[in-house]
Amino acid sequence: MDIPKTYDKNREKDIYKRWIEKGYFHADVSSEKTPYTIMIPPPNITAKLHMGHALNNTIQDILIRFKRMQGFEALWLPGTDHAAIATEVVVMKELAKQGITKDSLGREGFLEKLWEWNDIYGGEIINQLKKLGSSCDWDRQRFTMDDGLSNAVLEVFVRLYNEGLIYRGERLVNWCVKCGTSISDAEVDHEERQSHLFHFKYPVVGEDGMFIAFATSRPETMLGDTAIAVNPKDERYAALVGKKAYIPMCDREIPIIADDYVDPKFGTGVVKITPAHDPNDFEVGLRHDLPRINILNDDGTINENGGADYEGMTREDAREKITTKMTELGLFIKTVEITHSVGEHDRCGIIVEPLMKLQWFVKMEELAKPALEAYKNGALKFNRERFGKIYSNWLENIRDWCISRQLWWGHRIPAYYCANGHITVSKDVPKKCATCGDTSLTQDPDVFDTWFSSALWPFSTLGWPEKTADLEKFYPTDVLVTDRGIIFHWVARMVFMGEKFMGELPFKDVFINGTVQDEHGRKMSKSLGNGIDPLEIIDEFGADVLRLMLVSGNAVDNDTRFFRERLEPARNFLNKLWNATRFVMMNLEGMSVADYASTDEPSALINFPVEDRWIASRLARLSAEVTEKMEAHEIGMAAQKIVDFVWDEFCDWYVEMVKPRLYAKGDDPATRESRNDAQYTLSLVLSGAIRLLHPFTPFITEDLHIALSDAMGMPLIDSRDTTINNATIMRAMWPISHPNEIDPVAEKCIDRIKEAVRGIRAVRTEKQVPPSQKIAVQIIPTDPESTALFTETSAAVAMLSGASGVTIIDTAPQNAISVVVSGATIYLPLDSLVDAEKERARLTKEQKKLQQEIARIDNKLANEGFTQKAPEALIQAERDKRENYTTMLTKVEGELAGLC
RNA sequence: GGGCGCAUAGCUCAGCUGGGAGAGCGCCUGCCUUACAAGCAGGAUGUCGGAGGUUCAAGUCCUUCUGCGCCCACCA
Repeated sequence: MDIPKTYDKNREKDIYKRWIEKGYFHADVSSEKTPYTIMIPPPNITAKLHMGHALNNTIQDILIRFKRMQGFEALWLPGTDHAAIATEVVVMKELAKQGITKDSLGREGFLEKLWEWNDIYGGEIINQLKKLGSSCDWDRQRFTMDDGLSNAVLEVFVRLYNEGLIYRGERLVNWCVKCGTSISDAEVDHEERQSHLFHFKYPVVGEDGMFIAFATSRPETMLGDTAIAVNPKDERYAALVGKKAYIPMCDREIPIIADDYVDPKFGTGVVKITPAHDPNDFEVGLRHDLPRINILNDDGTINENGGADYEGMTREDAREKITTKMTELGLFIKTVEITHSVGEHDRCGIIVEPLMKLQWFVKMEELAKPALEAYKNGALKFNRERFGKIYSNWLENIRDWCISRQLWWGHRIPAYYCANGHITVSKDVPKKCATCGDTSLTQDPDVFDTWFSSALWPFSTLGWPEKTADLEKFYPTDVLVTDRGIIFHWVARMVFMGEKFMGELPFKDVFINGTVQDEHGRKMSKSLGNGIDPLEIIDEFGADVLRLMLVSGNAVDNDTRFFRERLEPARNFLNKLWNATRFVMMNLEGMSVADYASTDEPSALINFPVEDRWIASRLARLSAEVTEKMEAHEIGMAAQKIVDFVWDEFCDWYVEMVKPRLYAKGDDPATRESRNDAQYTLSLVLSGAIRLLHPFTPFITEDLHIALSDAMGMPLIDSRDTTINNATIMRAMWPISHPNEIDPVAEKCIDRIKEAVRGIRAVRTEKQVPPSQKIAVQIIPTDPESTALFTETSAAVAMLSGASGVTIIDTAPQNAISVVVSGATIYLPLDSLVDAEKERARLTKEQKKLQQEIARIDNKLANEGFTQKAPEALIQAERDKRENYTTMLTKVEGELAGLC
């Protein structure tokens, strides 16, 4: 049995295809197994897979594959998000290239284009997820606008409306005058801009020659002023409160009021209040019951409320004209340069206008409470405390949620208006007004905020509001893996919707992954053009390499920098693993497994040679550690431990150690048994490591697992499901750590062997002995145990240290270089290379080092605080070390004396 | 203004509940040793940002300062 010399990354396609055909990703709702569920954060149908997706989905796939192997009924449910405004903007841009506008198509025509877009690009990102190796249950793939999910959206709206948790109200919304839509706070970018602060004054009514001076950065809003406000504690203006100011442009008198909102130290300590066009002023207006005068049209021009002189003008022109007018009236004071931040629509860059609109809102107070409580009482956990703070901070300061968007792409709000102004809310199109029976109803033209539907994702995807078997089995989900950017957009909303409609948290664990940045630590973004396409990387290196790279070398919850050089260690490791497997398979000839238990774990190795017991012990520890790290979602750590084990312990030490046993000629029972034990241990330990690695690099491990299982000639039967065997690693058993395999004695022995080998190698390098020159190594052990150990492993030590042979002696030879290690003194008879002076120097250095170590330990042990308060085990460890060093020091000093 | 993160070897970063500073890359030396040169062996490299404090013991906990970066709110 042999496998190709190098791994072919192009195999990934075929492997994935076979997984799909075999249905390995499918979660069985009628299974007896404990469910484990992850809902994918549905990517927008506008998106191409980017590095953030690659990381996010790699993490999810690692967790789901891990749990699947552990024997859970693992469901990773995939899907896409219609992403209302994001998609509209992209499609509009595409159409603009062909000279087509949204309006020319009309609502129906435009939606047709969007569904076409969804067919093409919605599928694209799914294909990209598949290339990454994502083991999603594609039979359950959902889309936020498919029938089932749309039904859930309407159901939720109607229920909340009927409970009085949804209302329609006039509120200031962020309005984009270009897109003609309201946008959420989160879609507003704040930019520092150079601007002017205009100082004006209004005459005080009835007080001839008296004025009140104020500053504004937006003179055009003066047309909508309905008050002038000062701080109630500000004595300068105390006398004016209750009087009126006069706006000459509008010929309107407005009250001078007192409100804490005003900062007396800023500017003149006077603020003009425009409730219809400023969020703070809106609040002030509510407190003082001020009229709200909307002076703007939806396109940003002045409307009829601005007065005949200004109606139809742009914001900028009106500003100009008003300033001129005020100057003519002698009411202009000065202009000051300021920089202040202005809100821009993140999709088009146009300055956002706060505008009064009739919108649909969700009352948040009642809904937010349990969501906040869940975090406070520990039912909902974040992988980092700081993310939880973001979450709770937002919920604590929550405002009602505006859920209507003036778009066409999305779920249309099921509210119908009759000619008499009544509202009928209904899932099905109503025939007549519920209030007056009027039959000429028009549906609200708006659609829902995209987050309104994705908030339902954890249960709408499982069939809610129907009581489906899926919902019963797979809700709640186990962990949510997402980016920190949508903690409140999405995470918080899923939590309160889950609590509200399922009566249960949608998940207990939230894992926020880091951001993938470019090599300079900048965010990867379209505008910077510094994004790296994961698909290109997959084409060049394979998905396994990309995946391993993404989760190695840094903690996945920290931000990480992507650069191509980081791919190489991952690629090199997989090459190493490939070759190690190739080596093992090349040396399994003649192996008989008949004598061994038919189990997939190395056990009953009691009578095996020490190195076999050692590597089995190390694998047992590794399995326990990796499992623990995976449960704790420290997947970078888990990956690192597997890599280290395979490369360092398995390849660099164990494989080299057993070569003499594999290569041993002869067919006598002892030789054959020794070889067989080595073959058995090699293959089982490697198999275990490959299975531990599978969640990280699914493709290569699948090929290796199948090939190795075949070569071993013993099926690795999954003890939980005897119908499935080594046909796929996906259904192979996750290695379990058996306590009886952990063998501290064997571990200590191999540590000594390693120390001895390193000692010999160091001397060889120092003396520039070429590898081709084999040296006869002689060893004087310090105690009977060491004698037994070095006797048993002499062939292995010889192999590892390039010796022609290793013999145990009892008197020091002449003209040999001596190396003192734990448990032995080693002699290298390099007569011609022995230089007494150099040896003295080397040994003296060694002596000094040991003396320093002993002094350090003595110092520590002399400290009463330490001996009284430190744990006993730690103190004992120090004492043991001291004893070992003392023995070694004696030997070194003996060698020094012998040099004379 | 409020909140948060980062600062550890030349570079990129690990170091969980405090117990003798680590990895990869790069660098130096020697090796194409029949699994792997995408490799093997050996080696050099750090006042763990500064200053205080708690402790028998601090990269790890507390305070503070400095330098980068992020998020939220917002300046009329």
